[in-house]
Amino acid sequence: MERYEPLKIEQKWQKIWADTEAFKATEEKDTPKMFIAEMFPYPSGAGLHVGHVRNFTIVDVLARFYRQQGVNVLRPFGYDTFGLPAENYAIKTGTAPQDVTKQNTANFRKQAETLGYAIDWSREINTSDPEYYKWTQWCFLQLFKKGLAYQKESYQWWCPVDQTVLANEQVENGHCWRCGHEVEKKKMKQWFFKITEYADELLDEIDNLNWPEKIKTMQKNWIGRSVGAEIDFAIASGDKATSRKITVFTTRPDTIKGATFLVVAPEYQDLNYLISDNTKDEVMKYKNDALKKSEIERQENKEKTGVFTGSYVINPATKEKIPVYVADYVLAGYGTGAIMAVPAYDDRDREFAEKFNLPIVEAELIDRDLYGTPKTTYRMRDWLISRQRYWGCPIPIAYDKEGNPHPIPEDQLPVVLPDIEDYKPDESGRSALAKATDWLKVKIPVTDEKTGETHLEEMTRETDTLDGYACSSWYLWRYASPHDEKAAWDQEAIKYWEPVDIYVGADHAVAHLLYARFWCKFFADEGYLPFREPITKLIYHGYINAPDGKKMSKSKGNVIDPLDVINDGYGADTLRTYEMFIGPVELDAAWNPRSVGGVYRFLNRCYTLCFDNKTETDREKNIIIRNKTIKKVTEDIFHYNFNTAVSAMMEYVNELYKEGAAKEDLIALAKLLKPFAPHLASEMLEHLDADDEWPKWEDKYLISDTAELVVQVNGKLRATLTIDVAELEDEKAIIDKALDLPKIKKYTESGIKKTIFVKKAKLVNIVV
RNA sequence: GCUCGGAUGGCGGAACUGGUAUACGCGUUCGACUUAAAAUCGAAUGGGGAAACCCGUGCGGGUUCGAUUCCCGCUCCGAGCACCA
Repeated sequence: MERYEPLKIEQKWQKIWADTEAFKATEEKDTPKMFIAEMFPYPSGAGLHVGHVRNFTIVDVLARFYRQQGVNVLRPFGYDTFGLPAENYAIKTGTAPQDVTKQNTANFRKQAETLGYAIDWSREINTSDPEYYKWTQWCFLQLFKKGLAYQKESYQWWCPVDQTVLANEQVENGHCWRCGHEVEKKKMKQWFFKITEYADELLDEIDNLNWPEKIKTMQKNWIGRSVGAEIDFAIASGDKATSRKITVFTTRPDTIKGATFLVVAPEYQDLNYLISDNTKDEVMKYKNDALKKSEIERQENKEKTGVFTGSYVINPATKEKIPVYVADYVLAGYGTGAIMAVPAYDDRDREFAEKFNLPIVEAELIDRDLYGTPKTTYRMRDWLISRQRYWGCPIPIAYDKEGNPHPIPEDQLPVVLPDIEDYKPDESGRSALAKATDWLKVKIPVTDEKTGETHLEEMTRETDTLDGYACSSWYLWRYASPHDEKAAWDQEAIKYWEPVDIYVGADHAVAHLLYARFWCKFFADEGYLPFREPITKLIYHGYINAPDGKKMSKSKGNVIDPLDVINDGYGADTLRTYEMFIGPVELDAAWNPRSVGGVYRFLNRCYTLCFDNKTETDREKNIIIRNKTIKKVTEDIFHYNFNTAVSAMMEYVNELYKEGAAKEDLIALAKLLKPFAPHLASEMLEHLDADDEWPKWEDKYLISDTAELVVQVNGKLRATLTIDVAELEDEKAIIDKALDLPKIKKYTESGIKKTIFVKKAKLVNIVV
């Protein structure tokens, strides 16, 4: 008898698939298509982990499932390679990030092939490849042209000793993580994408998405639309209003009569105007202290603080003179950075009023529109995209002598990231690109407004690079025509393949998934995309934790390496099937080495049934269980219930093991198994001389002649009764038969109140 | 604090629009094969009880002939957001 040797079988089929380019996808106008993809990975040096395997296998099961049904499936693969980890590694080791990336992507591909994924490898893409980021830059320029990529002064963490911007995470208790000096908040010019332009559509379209509710809610909260009003409060001189004013945003303009003071944020732009000689020192001290505090510190200390500015304003509803305070519980980045405080209706304002002995007035509510102009604000801010880092996509911009930004002409793209020796950011506060002196100089054509003549002007390149989320905002469209040299994406290919039908991932609930939606709407408006939502169905799967239920981490030493599982002899098919069997797709699951063995035993039984089947049979009963199994597995995969699909196959195999299997039974088994365990299933189908076309069930084979009737007394199971299916048509006869059972008779001695017969459930309930 | 999920045997989990709770897998126990072990195969397995039967889906109520499922009120766990006016 032959033994199941997974590694031998898997190598054989992987070679066949590679040699025949078995999963290459081409547009076929008359065939239905399905585009299925995972969130492409960052290829770290550690290679695939079990979380990747879960992610990729979900995609693969679906891709193979639809392929077996004759659907034209696109299942591409790519790598999100720009980013901090590669740069930090480069700084530490002196190895170029380009080289590290090359090694890691090659390793990832090799490992993905070891798992037998049905990938169209001709469509491999990589965000740090100039052929790719050329088009990321093109996308940037389209946004720039429409004013949706813009520069803005905004407050950043700044270390005066190192003269560099720091990320929030690089500031420890108000001090620079490098030199220990106190940091300041400093206004700096940064690049932004104007995602707020699409806030309404991004929010309103969420309800129509076939996405998990959890993700939809998170996006709604993130965008955070507030409908309210802006109201002007005139600054008072003596008891008279002046022409200067403070504009506040409120969602409760109807409470304005209860507004007994105003509060502005420490960063409020007109703060200088509000202070007087005797409050100046105190206010400036408060402001500087607030700027030094990290966001975390501000939030930790919920005790209200603030100082009186020295100014008063006139409440337009009551005409009363009310004081203006500065306090850090008001945020500069939201609304107008100023609020009217209504302590009678707002808990935070009440807390402040109580601490500073300000009046709390239970005033009447008035018409919302009386004193303000309607205004909608969003919690979502514009997307800050500039990074002072080397290993990212260069921003295709150059500056003239006055510091005005000019786009790099599209025919000069890509702006190639130059090779440099030292990747470290330095005290200039600019990325290491600032040191590439030759690269920095560029000649840009400029048209003279008066003469209309064009001349070349020497300019200096932007040294910031793009946030990696920019690279991943459009990659799904690149898959449609990954090697197109004329456009970011080919219109015909896009029209056929996109949008993505099923997208699978476990991260980036808000950022990536919101940015991709934003770009989609923008490029649809520009006429480059024939749809406004990039992802039709989203599967957001759970994490795989260590056997102890904790997160896997190197430091805890509890990491399961998927390649070890394969090489220990279980093979890729067991690993894949186990990760689908591990639990409901959306839930976290703990790795259980013993359960891996259970799945291996199942596949082993499949193999034995097929290759050592001595008890060939044509039992009538098998037709029913075969049809039932086909139906169950098919419907489960349609509903992404992979765990119960595997259970159903296990039940089927257990039955065949007991009762014997006909060839038809085995062919059906192999076909159903193929999405999960493609190597073994291919081996079985070859042996059985069958194709892999997805099997169909017939409803007429789902019904047997006899049925088990459930007999309840007061809703409790008391007996079962085997009856002929035809008997279900005669309610009276069924009930009589049930009442006649000796087990039931003893309950009915004191009389029967009523009887209930449920045909669909094959159930009789006797109420006594 | 707010929002969204969860809670079912020793464990992971099944259960269609209310209808036999615990499918499937793990573990455990017993048996077969073997000199022995592993592997494999078979049987049993929610708790209590000799049995009849009773109790069982986080807790307390409710609706119903019948509730893991629907309604009301809690507890605990997880995730996200967090002074957004």
